[in-house]
Amino acid sequence: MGPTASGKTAVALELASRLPLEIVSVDSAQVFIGMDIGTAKPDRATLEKFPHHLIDLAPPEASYSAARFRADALRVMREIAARGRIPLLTGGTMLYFKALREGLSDLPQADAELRREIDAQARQRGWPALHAELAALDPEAAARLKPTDAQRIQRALEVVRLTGAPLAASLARRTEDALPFRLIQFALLPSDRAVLHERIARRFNAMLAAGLLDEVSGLRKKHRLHAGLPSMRCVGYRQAWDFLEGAIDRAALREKGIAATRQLAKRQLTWLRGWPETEAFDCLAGDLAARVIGAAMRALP
RNA sequence: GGCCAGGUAGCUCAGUUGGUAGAGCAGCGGACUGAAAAUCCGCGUGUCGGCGGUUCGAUUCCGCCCCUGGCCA
Repeated sequence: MGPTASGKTAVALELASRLPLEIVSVDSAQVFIGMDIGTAKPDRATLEKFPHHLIDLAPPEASYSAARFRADALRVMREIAARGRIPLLTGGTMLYFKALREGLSDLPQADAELRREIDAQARQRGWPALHAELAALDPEAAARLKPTDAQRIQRALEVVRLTGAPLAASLARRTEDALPFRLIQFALLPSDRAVLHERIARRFNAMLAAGLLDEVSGLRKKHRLHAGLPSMRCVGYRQAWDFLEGAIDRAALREKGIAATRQLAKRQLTWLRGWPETEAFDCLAGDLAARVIGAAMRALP
């Protein structure tokens, strides 16, 4: 686990070349087919040598979810174990790690039709009005949510309407209990945030140089996309979209893309700070891969 | 060298008809159950370029100086 640009992929590849591991991506953006440059997906040659599970699962007009990740991850982890190998989960999507580690409640899955309806109402009346509506249906759920938190208000209304019961009732039901695997958790953390920020800026510029804008305009030609899709809200893709629409200039594209990536790293670090039972490594110090491999060797049977 | 426009938060700038200043962006902290690279919440003291003058009081008015940009020589 680690924030974006902390060097997770390089360490994972080193580990996989020395131990009987198979890499499982834990990344909500790398699941999208054709989104390669902006998600820092490993290149073809690398993927051939070190196959990654759970990348390229969905076209960019589709959506993926934490629940699907949990199911998919458990399936491939069992398959890997059956081959006598060890799954190496690598990524920075902390909700996915959490869903895997702690399980999810028995909630209905997203209902595209209902969400469209709720969105339409929100456009007319505003999210605070829908928050008030939720308060009438489910005061407890509404109390936990800010009237401005569009996404969670929508989800709560969706669950309440689909189940006909308060959200808490559904949350109380857990799907599966114990994870049938022993987790050994490593976190790559920067000792100096400014250095990570510098690295992020360089990497974003490199992505632009590598053709991020071409990638996005190609996707726009090939698929029916819009700015509201999860794929097009990804860091870098959102800003590339705005640039291609003429909403921002090149300097703003660069500035906003870098800023958004930094904000992402910050949110990931917030998760990681309180993450339980984790051994942390300074991702800016030398010999990172060697140190993680050493720790892995000691931890594995 | 002369004229003009500037010098205010990390950056871009607003503002104070004289009562020691605030936006956007950046940065920082936090929340988080099927969109999570998402969604949302909170955090603003800085010799107001320097030195003098006027004034009860100057970042604001005046003088000189320094710096930046433009135009003219």
